[in-house]
Amino acid sequence: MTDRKHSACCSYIHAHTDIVNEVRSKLPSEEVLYDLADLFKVFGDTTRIRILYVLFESEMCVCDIAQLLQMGQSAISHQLHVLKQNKLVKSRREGKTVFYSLSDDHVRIIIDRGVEHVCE
Amino acid sequence: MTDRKHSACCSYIHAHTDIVNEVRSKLPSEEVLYDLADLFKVFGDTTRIRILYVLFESEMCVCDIAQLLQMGQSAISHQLHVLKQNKLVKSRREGKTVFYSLSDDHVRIIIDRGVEHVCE
DNA sequence: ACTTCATATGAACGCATATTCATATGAGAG
DNA sequence: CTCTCATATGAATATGCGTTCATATGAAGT
Repeated sequence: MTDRKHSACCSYIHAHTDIVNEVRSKLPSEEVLYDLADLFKVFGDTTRIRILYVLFESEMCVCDIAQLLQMGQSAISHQLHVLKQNKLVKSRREGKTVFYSLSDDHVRIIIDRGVEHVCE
Repeated sequence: MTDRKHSACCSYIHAHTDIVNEVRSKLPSEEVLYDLADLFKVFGDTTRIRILYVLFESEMCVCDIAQLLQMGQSAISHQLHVLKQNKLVKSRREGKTVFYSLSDDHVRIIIDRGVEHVCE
């Protein structure tokens, strides 16, 4: 148990080998791990969170959101693109304007859990 | 309703003014918003997510985590610091080694919600 | 077709952040 | 006190990402 590669690591393993193997086997796949991190990254930005909060109330077009949040149209459009890519919002075209709305309830649930933690 | 400041925005408001005001009033405070985004930012990194998954199984010391995840001790230590700052993990000293564990159930709940969304 | 308006998109700039390296701290053993 | 080992920390580097600016797309009206 002393023949280790990591020179910068401790010279023994505290956890039993079977526990280490069990933990390794329970780790999600690389793909799920990346998708998970990517999903949470989306929530890790105040602009996107504010957009989602706005959409909690009502579907809305790009420029209305921009005006509500006092931001440029381009910035909002870029962020809506990110949100859509991650299937958190969906869009509906009506003439020249595009209305965005939440794609499902997951969004609200995830954010509410976050609020619970933040507010202790 | 046509006297608008934002030149880059549409020349009218689709949503009724009262809805706009209602949405504005329901937006969380700047502080909560930032704390929320910061919290999700923590989950938005594969290394930190993997650390949390490891701690789902058992409390563990820094070097064990580093070895399990095949990463440097310093990197893990830095990330554990971030996790601790956000009250997602707690630590317990035993001699020279420091054991980390989850600080509460919120962590698992939030991650599980994320998995739900990712796995459709 | 041409103009206008709402939205989308690509490039660029600036800022945040994850990892590494080197080193410091802190605890136990001798 | 000194040495060793586990962990923490600061600086530096590299990579990612959000906003802005300029411009493109696409739809409706004339």
